[in-house]
Amino acid sequence: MAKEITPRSEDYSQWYLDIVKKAGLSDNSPVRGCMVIKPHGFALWENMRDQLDRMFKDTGHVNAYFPLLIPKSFLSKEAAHVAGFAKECAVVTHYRLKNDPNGGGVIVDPEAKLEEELIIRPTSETIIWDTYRNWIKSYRDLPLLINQWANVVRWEMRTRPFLRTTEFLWQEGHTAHATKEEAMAETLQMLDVYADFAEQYMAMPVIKGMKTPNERFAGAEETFCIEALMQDGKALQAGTSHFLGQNFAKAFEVKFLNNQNKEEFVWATSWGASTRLIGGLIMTHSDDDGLILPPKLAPIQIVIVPIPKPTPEIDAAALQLQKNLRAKGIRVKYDQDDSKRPGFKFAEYEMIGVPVRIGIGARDLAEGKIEVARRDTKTKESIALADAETHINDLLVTIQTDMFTAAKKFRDDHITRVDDFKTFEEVLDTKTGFIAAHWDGTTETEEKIKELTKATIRCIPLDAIEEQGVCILTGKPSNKRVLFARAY
RNA sequence: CGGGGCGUAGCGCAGCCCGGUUAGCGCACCUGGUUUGGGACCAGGGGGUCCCAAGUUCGAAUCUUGGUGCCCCGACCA
Repeated sequence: MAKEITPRSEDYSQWYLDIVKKAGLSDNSPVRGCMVIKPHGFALWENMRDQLDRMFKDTGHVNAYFPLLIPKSFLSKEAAHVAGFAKECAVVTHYRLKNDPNGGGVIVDPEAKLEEELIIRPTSETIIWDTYRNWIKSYRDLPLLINQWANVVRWEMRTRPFLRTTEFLWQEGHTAHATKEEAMAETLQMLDVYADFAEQYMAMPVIKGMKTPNERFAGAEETFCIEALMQDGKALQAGTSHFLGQNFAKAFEVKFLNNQNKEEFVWATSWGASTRLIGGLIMTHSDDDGLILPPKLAPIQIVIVPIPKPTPEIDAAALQLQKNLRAKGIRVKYDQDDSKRPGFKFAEYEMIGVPVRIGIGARDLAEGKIEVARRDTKTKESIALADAETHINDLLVTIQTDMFTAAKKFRDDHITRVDDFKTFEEVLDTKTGFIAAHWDGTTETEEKIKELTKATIRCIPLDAIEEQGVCILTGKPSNKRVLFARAY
């Protein structure tokens, strides 16, 4: 581990790349900007995915699956949507290869050109709404509450593991409603689901807000988001929920008969969260010694390390403890590898972020004791083996809470109210974090501030209070503060 | 697409400026031994088209030219 690189150092970016690699989360792919998610990283994603999935089902949604390939013409049916995504689409033009007649390898068979090119989905609104046209005829078919777990491809210029990759895994919910009010309620409900997930499971505090028109999803009438703050003071958009109005229904002619026998266009929402959340998790909690994972999501919650190496007595105690903890639904690993010494294992499990380590040694065991070490605080204590089950159970809850509290304190300490442009620039460069400031509401001003400072309006917080003020750039009147930050 | 940097063992790197034994170091790997409460130690061993091509030279990892691949920073974005 590169000790010289700290989460708050100039080289935060290098630290991040380092930790992703050393904690065994991902590996480079031979294809530009794509990533291999290694077993530990994927186990983490599965835990996140499973929990989100439960929360979606608890709010009445079901899963389905739609095609990876989308006819090019579908994309252009909604004007704003195509404008937003056209420049980052991977396109399939042919369906066959053949041996190169000039020797060597294989070439694209020019005879096998597709009549209509297909794009690899960058998001699925178009193909799903094209399908919904056939599924929705009557108000009795509504609401239609569907989620899809899938991979998408966006040909971004610059990539970074988890935070921005060419291909990424995500879920995208696509719902159809009879009324505007119901669709808006759904949009906000899913925003709450994301916020709850981030805070209660990832221990990552977030701010719920609305995007400015400039930052809206391509094709949405209103975009809501949760914004988190990373340890280097940059913001991360961690999930979005869009109110799509009737835009897609009109583009794909999805109409239904209401109970008055009148034809109407349906109202839509879409919402998504991706493997980017893994990046957010890393950058919210980890330290110089590696990853720190919240107990609720950690693939391994408890590791038991025999000290200095397994013996029949230690094995017996450890396996019994493992069994008891597993019976309580705790994910436990007893590391019986006798080719590695304890110090090596300690460092290794700290690197991959296991929340609690239990050390069982012959000396301690003779006194009926074990050593319990916390990853988040790096503290150790000796407890009676007999109390282990209850203690560990409580400890996992404590760690989960403490991690959230610590992250929230950092976040709250990095929200600064600023009333003039000079201070705005200073805070951005020195203290970093979110800046709550007045803005005149125009896209021109937003763009100008971005150009001058690289800071963008992350969101207009839903809980922003009415307050008279003047825009930090133009001095024009404003009635609430918005949150600015430099962002990933 | 601009601006930097780097291609030498599985990984991380030194050597290059100033050409010259058999190309070296750390980690990892294999063998044997001693160890074992915070990343063990000793001894031995295996592993290389020095990114590719052409050129200069008695001689090129090293110099020249041309390719090529990757990484970082910026513009784009979840």
